[in-house]
Amino acid sequence: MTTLSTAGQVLRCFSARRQELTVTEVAELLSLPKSNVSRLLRAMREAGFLEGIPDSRGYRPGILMFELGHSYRRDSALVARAHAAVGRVSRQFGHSGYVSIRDGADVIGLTFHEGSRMLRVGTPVGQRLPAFAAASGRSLLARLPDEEVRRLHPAPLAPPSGTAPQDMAELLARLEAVRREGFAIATDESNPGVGSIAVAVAGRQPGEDACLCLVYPLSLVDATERERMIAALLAEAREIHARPGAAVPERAGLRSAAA
Amino acid sequence: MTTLSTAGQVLRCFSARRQELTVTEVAELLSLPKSNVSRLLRAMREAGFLEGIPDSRGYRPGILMFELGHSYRRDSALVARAHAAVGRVSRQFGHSGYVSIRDGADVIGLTFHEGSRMLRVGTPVGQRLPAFAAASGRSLLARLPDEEVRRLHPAPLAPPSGTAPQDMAELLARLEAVRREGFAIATDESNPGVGSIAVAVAGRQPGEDACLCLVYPLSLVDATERERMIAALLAEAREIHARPGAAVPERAGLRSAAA
DNA sequence: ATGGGCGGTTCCGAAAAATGGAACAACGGT
DNA sequence: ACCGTTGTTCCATTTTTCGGAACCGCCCAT
Repeated sequence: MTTLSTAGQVLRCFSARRQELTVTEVAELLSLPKSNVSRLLRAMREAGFLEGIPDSRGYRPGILMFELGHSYRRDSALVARAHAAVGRVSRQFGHSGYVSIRDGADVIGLTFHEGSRMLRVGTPVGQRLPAFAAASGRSLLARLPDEEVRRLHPAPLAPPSGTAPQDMAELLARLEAVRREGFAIATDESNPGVGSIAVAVAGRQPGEDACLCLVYPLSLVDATERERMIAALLAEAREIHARPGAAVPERAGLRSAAA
Repeated sequence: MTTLSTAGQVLRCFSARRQELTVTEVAELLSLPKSNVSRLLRAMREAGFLEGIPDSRGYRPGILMFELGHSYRRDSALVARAHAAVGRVSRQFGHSGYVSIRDGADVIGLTFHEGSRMLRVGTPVGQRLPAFAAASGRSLLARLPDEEVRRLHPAPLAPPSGTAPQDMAELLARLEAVRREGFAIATDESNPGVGSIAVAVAGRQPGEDACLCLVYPLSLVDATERERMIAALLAEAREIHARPGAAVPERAGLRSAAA
């Protein structure tokens, strides 16, 4: 394994849960000799990938990562339109909404609209979730052929809860339903008490799709409102597909400047 | 130069302006042979640092960077308190405000409160700016001894406008004023039409400070309001210093979860 | 105070990867 | 079809990495 790819592996060890790591932790997570990890982490610190935590042996991602992360835009025209669309639906119902994309077998939140109700679902921006156990993820997986979905899940599924698909057969059945109906829905799957509805929009490349997703506290939403939310999301997605090139008043997390 | 540090250099070539780069561009920016860069960029793509742009030769930062960037927290208790404090001042005056930190001779925005007025300054989150030519930057530089400030600026200053410090002597004079008065102020420096006021708060380590910064359209603010904003920021900073350990209702860009 | 235990670093020869110049291939424009 | 541009591959040389083991230093329990 080359240094660069090992460095990538190291960075993947960090997450919202694991905000800092020590030499030993990394060595165990990656099954590497400590001597290697010791040198590697120092080299990564010197290159700016990591920074040392003051008064501690731990390392955390460096500010370079923070910078790069905040100028990340993927197919920005599509994401911008999706973000605007989700914003309209979010405002209409008062629930949080977001745009996410798929990366392998995971989904990652790209942008977020906070809901206006007191009880609201928080931001998934930058968070990685198994795609199969999320409405957003299934809306995106459904755009792939079954064979590809199988390829992305070599190991048996590890469902985070009883309402998530329990095995590949159930996943494929639910993806088939998504293809038929045009939306995906999840209840109490990856996050307890949270429901979500998602509709995918096609990117310029296959596998480059994005999805509009509405998330809501289950306690606040009945079947009627759910139907209305589904209809609203589907309408927005149809609009995006109908006018693929439509200009959008460049927003979606526009970063301007300050001093 | 080792692969890892070259990779770091490559990533530093990206910015809000330069969202994508090709082999030739990187080779020229870093004065490296194309053969090297070609292999390096591919290796970085395979390791997840970069991704290739569809239908293009260009590369851009990978989604891994996006993820890491969004879980970046530096001395999170301090930043959280600073963010909350800036939020109060921002709401009070209707102008945008943010928290930023110093990295070498630059400042980088960490969190942001959007102003409530129609004309408002946009987010600097993840943006890097020369510290000497920004209120936020000078508020942080002022906490260093002159000698250290000199060391951070080996080359002559490159002032982005006439109101920024034009040379080291002027910079040091203005830093001295910041130390005396407790705040820094900038007018039309790095961003035309924008004024800003900043007050630093001390971190646990020297050089680990953060700053509260209010930014406003110059056309909207007169001397009286400026004084009131300065007073409000100073009061918030005093409060933070007075009770260093005070618990804060963990917010400041808290990321929760969704599906 | 003393001795472990634990986390981290350093050392070393063997093995693998990076380097950079030049030749080569792919592409876009005309 | 041609040219200029851009990116990739090749190769011998130089540099770095690898991983086991020995080593250091800190904290804690006795």
